[in-house]
Amino acid sequence: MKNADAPEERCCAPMGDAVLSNDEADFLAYAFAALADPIRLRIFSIIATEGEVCSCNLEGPLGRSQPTISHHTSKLASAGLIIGERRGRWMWWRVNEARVGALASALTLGIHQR
Amino acid sequence: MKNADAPEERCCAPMGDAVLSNDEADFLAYAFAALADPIRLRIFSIIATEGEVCSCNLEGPLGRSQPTISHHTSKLASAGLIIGERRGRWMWWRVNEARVGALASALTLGIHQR
DNA sequence: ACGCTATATTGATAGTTGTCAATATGAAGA
DNA sequence: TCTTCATATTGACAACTATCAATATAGCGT
Repeated sequence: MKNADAPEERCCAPMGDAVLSNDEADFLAYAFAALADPIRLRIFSIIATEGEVCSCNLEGPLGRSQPTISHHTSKLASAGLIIGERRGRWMWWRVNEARVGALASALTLGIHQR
Repeated sequence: MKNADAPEERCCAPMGDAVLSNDEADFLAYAFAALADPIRLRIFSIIATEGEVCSCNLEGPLGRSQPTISHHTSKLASAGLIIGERRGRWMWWRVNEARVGALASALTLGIHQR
């Protein structure tokens, strides 16, 4: 099935499909998925405005349990959007400017290319 | 339960939680969720590079069924990232530059504020 | 009106994810 | 070492999502 013969010269050019590789798409999708949750966006926003925030200051304002906050911060971190540093008992988070900037410019430039 | 009394003046400032409203967070999360899928990213990338693409030219290169492509394009469209226009039998898609630009700058500026 | 073709919708299913209670880990102080 | 506190992990469950086959809708040409 599919349409192995569908798009001939029908409406537009055949278009080289070397636009965005599978790996690049997976990589970017993973980062955007980290931003695809309201609670994580608010966490990110708080960290961005405060500069540095420890986890204990996130549970209260966001109204989520401690395990849930931990889950979200680690998801943002594993996507490279924030960076965590343990200082004593506390976990401090800051934004990974470089990574976020790269993501944003990928967006404006149409996703593809670095 | 929760921690109604947890973050006193413990590690950092109490932080006004007027950072990102629930509604704004939902709105932005919805847009990022549209970008949180590899197939949709490749669709977006193709549209961005080609300028205008009709749906029939997406099924082939992406190796997904017609209903699946339709599902993805409508998800991107309902997030405002692409704009569709029916011309005869064909559906033409183009990038919503304004919306994408706004998303990208929200990212670099730390999500919050417009 | 009829058939052909491009796109949309429906229904079903497997996989993923946000959430919390319970529990574990790890760091600091006595 | 024992206790306390901040964070991480586990297990379970409800909600959501990507996918396709089947079917419906809609535009064009004859």
